[in-house]
Amino acid sequence: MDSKKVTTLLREKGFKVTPQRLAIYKALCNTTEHPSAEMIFNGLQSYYPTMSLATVYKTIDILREIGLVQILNVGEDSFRYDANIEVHPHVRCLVCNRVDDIFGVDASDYLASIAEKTDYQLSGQQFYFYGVCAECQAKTSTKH
Amino acid sequence: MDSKKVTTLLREKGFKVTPQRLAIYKALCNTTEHPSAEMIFNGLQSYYPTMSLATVYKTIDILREIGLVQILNVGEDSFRYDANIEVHPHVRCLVCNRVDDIFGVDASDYLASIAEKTDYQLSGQQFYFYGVCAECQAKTSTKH
DNA sequence: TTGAATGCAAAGTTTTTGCAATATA
DNA sequence: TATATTGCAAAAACTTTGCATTCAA
Repeated sequence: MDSKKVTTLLREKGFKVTPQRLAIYKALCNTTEHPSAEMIFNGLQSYYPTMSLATVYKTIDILREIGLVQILNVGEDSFRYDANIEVHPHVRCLVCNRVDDIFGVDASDYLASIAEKTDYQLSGQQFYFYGVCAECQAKTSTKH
Repeated sequence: MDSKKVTTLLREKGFKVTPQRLAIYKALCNTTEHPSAEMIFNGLQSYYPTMSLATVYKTIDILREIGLVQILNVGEDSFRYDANIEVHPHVRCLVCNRVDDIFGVDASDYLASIAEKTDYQLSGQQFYFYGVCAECQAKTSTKH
């Protein structure tokens, strides 16, 4: 279903369907760790030994353009990518740098107040939270 | 008052007070445009012709460390900096790339829901909005 | 078959680092 | 005076670009 969607969309928008593009999109769909370009590249190394980082970047740009991927800036030097294009907040662990999704919180009241307060014509948003993930809390609390 | 604060804080934390550091902090205090390192550097060029970009970066890192500056990632290739350390959302114009503050919107209900929904120990947040600023809306609407 | 995509290498950006000269305390 | 800071230049990290080869349609 995912690969059907990306195949159709690429063709519709005039892009060719290549194994690299499918692999990069599939990699993004099969993870919730919001990988950077390098993380995607490393993950595909063993299956696509000739794939280049340049292809990863070019592909992500196309996937973003056709609306299949969103780009995150979680306060790091590099970008991260998310195949879940639904608007939702992200949270980064300041200890291990993992990035997680936060789902199921209704922001409509808050958004309405924001829209009222600004004279911008709003079209998008990104909410980032920072803290310590459950695993790192556990590790820290057992140290003494 | 601002320069008294930064002077005191630098000394307290064991940093030396230099003209460059004061100038960079003052530049950040006197603007709401959330400049990047390069924008700060360019703005100070005429008054401090020998100042280097490296000094801007090093100084910002110290100002962040002592809690006088916050760092923004508005989805651009570079970071932007804000001497207003109060937690508040930012909005970037997708046409002219200006970055503005949004003040006066209470987020406590929304934040409470988020804190409930995640197992992270939260310590910070950044909210970014995207859209078209009033000026760019005006320019666009007069074109035909 | 033909134009687009890949992958390499080189270049472009932004940020960091090393170090001799300089300035703060 | 002693040490931290500056500013230059070089390096590092991330991303983009150019181009010959390869591949999808």
